[in-house]
This record gives sequence, C-alpha cells and structure tokens, in this order.
Amino acid sequence: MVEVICTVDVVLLTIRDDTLMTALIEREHAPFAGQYALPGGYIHAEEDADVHASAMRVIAGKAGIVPPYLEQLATLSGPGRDPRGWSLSIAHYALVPCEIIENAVGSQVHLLPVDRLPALPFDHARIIGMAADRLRNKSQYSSLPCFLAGDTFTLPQLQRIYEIVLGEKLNKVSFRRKVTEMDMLEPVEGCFESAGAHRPAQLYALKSSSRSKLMLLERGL
Amino acid sequence: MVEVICTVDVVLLTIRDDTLMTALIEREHAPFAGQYALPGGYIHAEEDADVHASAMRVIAGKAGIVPPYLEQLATLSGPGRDPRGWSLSIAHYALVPCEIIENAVGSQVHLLPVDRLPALPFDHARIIGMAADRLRNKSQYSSLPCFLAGDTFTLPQLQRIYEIVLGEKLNKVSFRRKVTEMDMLEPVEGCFESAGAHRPAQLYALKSSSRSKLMLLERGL
DNA sequence: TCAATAGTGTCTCTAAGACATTATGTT
DNA sequence: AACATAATGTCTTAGAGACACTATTGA
Repeated sequence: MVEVICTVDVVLLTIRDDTLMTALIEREHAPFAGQYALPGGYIHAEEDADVHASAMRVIAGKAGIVPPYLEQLATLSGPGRDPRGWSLSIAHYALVPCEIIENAVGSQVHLLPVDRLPALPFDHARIIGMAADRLRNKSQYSSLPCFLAGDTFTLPQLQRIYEIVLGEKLNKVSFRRKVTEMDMLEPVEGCFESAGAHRPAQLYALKSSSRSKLMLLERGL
Repeated sequence: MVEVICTVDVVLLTIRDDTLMTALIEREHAPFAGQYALPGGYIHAEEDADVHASAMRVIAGKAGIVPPYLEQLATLSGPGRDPRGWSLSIAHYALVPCEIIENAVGSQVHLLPVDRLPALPFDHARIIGMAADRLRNKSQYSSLPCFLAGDTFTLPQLQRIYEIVLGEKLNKVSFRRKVTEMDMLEPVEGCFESAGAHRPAQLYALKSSSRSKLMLLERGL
C-alpha cells in the first residue's frame, strides 16, 4: 500500500492594528525552504496522544505559545498538494491575543493580515481562508472572539474585536444585550480603563466557565 | 517514524419510519469481525484523488450507492482507538433518501435508529453522535434536510423531515415563510400528492442550483 | 355533507435597531 | 465649563408564532 504523509497545519489568528492577522513562519527545510508558510509538521505517532496534541506541539515549537483556543478545521488531502507524495494535513486554527505572540520567547512567527497575503506554498492560502470563514461564522452566534482579547477588556474593546472579525459595524445596544444574554463576563470590580478625556469603561474578564466552553446565542448578533 | 493507519468512516443518515437512522454493516474482517460498525476502510493513495473520493468509494462498495450529499465531519485520532496501532479516521457523513438505500443492489447495510444503537466498536458511537449533531445544527438555518427527501415531495412532508431532524414541532406558517425565503424549491406544475380524504398537496422539486449548494437563512427556522 | 389536511390571511408579541439621554472621566 | 466616550432608557420596526379561515379532496 502506498504510504500517506500525515501532517498537521495550524492557522494562528490574532488581531493587531485593528486587523485580523495570521502567523506565518519562514520554512527551514525543503520543499519551499525560505518561503513563508503556516506552522506545521508531521504527526509523531510515538509521542502525540492525538492530532490535537500534534497541533499543540507544533505551535509550542514554532511560536513558543500555548493558545487559549485550538480547534480542528478540516482535513485536506490528495496526491498534488505536497510534492513529496500523497499527503494529508489535518488543518487547525487557533485564537490568541497578540500580546502572547509578541511576548513569546523563541518565536519565529511573522504576523500578516489575512486579506493581504503573499503567494503561499501547498494549499495554505485556502486553509487560511477556511479558518477566517469559520471564525467569522462562529462569531455570529458565540463567544469565540473573546479568545482574541486579553485577560481583561472593556465592552467597547470587545465590540471592536467582533466588528473586525465580522467585518461590519454592530449596534451598541444590541451588542450589549447579546453579551448579557451569553452570560460569559464578570466585571473586574472597581477597575476601569481610561482612554482619554471621557468617562472610563468598566473592565471585564471571562467567567471561568466560559474559558473552557463556548457560549452560544439562540439568534445571532 | 511510527506508521499512522489512515482510514475513512462514513455515517450514512436517512429517515425511515419517521426516525433518523444510520447505516451499519457487519464487519467481515478483524478487528471486531461480525460486529455492526460504520462503513469504512483504508485510504487508497494509489487510486483516491482525496479523502472525499475515498469516502465515496467506501460507500459505493459497501452500500452500493452514490449519496446526494457527503461532507467531512472531523478527523479522529490516537493510539487507543484501533487495536492495530496509532490510527486516524477522517469521519464523513452522508444524507440520502431511504428508497435509495433500500433499492441499492449488493447493499450490505442495516438501518438502525441513531438514538437506539447497540454498543459499537472503535469510537463509532461518538462519530454517529457528531454526525447527528452536525445535521441538527445545520438544519436550523439551511436547506440541508432536503437531501433526506426524494426527488419530489410536498411541503408537509418536508416539514416533517425538518421536525424529525430537529426533534421539535415547527410552526407551519413560519416554516413556509422560511422555505420561500430560501428560494430552493420549484413546484412540479400540475402534480399533487393525494394521501387520503382531503385536499392534495402540491409536489415540489429542488431547483437545480440548490442540488449542488446549500441555501442559508439569515436567522434560523 | 362531513372529515381531514393543504394552504393563506392576519393579529399579537418578542426582539433588534435607531435614537436620545444620562454618567463620568480629562483638559 | 467643555468635550468625548461609556452606559442605559425608550421608541420604532421587523419578524416569529398563534389562530382562524378558506380550499379541495375522498368517504
């Protein structure tokens, strides 16, 4: 039986400069050595508990971080996507606040806007498109974008994150109604963020229950 | 490097007797020979164009059919799920009208209700659960359940299919408004289905554009 | 003529968005 | 005091569900 090449790839998504960005690394080895590409690598059957663990290991190795959210996206396959032979990549996407990427030690990543990418090897452009689509779709009815925010944030900041991900302005009153409905935040008592000559905003943190599971809405935003 | 076992599994879903059912086959070979399990098999790198093609080949071989809808579900993996070693299964689900299964030649499948299954080998029970969840979720806002209906059907029949999948009664007026909004059906002119001592119902068929892509709703049913 | 379901018109109630108002900080 | 943004109250409008009424067949 012809051997199948088994790999994982990870689309690390973050927001910087009010823009959705993805982490790319310069490939060290052939094929496509020297080109920007998604962090990825072979599945190590002798050490990985499953492909989720493979993806975590790859991110830790290449970006030096442990992302707060990691989900499987799809499995891409076929004889033509990798010049080494019939290959299969279990694509994942991860969400992470950009400070964590920038503070990581030994990180080799470069952040680039998802909608202004250079030509990429393999089917990585398509995988990034799928990741952005999945994020956009799930953000319509869930607390998913919270994983792009830091430990604490204000409601206006969170709304801005949703707007960047969804690509549209949101109604402030409706947004706050929905956030309340999802019941995922708790105010950090007595903590406010002052950002100029105006009333400061209440800081919030994710409830611990919402750090491990997504909160969903019956009807979208 | 330790070899990874690469397989595909398919959850074939259909509705019979007003119940969501899945197709199981009696395994011919070890492990678990003789037990009911999902149709599945190895990826054949020398002949399959990708894992979608692997899944289609498996369904054609075991159930003798070409399903109108087939989608990738998730990739399950790890050292413990298959006694033969570290394995990876790209799980798919397919939707098909039950007449197609029952009329298939050389089909080895048995239809069983998804919520009254016997103990199954591997992680097949979990895969079937994921498939039913995915179908239920997508059915809330798309035309997906149409692939469980035959070539022509009445609106009351389609509403019944949605109700079985979603597990709840639907409002007739709202359902018809949504079907109109999705703009996926065209009436079969002059064709009605009489089912007793009452007004017969108009027959509809999927528009050709809706046979290849899903129609989506802004807000769910 | 009655029974039964198909199909449609319309009213009510809920929820989303628009707009206005109040709150609270900095300059 | 002026100003800018946070936060919230309220009105308008759109959509979902409830209900009722008409349509059309077989018994």
